[in-house]
Amino acid sequence: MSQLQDAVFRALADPTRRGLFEHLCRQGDTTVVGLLADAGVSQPVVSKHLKILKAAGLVHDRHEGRYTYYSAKREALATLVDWTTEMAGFWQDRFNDLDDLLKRMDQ
Amino acid sequence: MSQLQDAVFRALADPTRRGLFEHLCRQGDTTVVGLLADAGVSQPVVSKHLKILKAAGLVHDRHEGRYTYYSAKREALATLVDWTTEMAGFWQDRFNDLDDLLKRMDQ
DNA sequence: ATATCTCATATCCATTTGGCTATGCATTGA
DNA sequence: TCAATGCATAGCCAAATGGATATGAGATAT
Repeated sequence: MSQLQDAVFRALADPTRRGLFEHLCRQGDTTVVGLLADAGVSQPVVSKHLKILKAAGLVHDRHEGRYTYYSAKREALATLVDWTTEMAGFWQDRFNDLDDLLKRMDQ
Repeated sequence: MSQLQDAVFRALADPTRRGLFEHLCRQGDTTVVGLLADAGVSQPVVSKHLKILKAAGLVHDRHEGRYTYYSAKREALATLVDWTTEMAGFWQDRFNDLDDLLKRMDQ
């Protein structure tokens, strides 16, 4: 039960947080206000969720003036991939080079 | 935010439940008592967690006499794969036949 | 300078969650 | 038949969680 793994699973368990992450995966850089409309919760709640996602390594933030742009760190999904791979116990055959795989995920 | 998807993510968020599922993925059919030692919690708690895992479609139970054998339904991981695929936006290329994939997961 | 805007932190609160013990119902063994 | 085993359900409780509002600190615009 790795610490990071636990943080990732826990972070993605909440629908609001998953929604935020999904938004960032689709839309790229977005400010907190930009995420606000879709999220359906108040701004402080969005900030709080983003903090949790960040702690799990799922998002990255970049400060620009008074704005804070958040973006998805899709490489963090490797944690999910790894775990699922291990549980399924068979993907390894197809993905014999996970690092290369992750590089392609960045595109 | 599909209902099943939410149940799966939520079910796997708890370390104890993940532990139970992992055990079942490695060990195959196991009774509740068989899961008890590893779980580190009381029997009723194990039963409760198994119920949640079952509701999420992650495990299956088979009654045999006074025993109840639980087993992992690894196909349920397809929910994770689907979501991650969508977020990562690239696996599709390699997995153009997910059904075939899932069949192989059963082995 | 002052008001406005963006965002984070601080409280606070209701609900959910994850654990426990107690218990009951089958099923099996003596 | 009666005790023991396997398992689920019922309560119970402390802690965690997800939400809201209030507020403050920077940054920008007027």
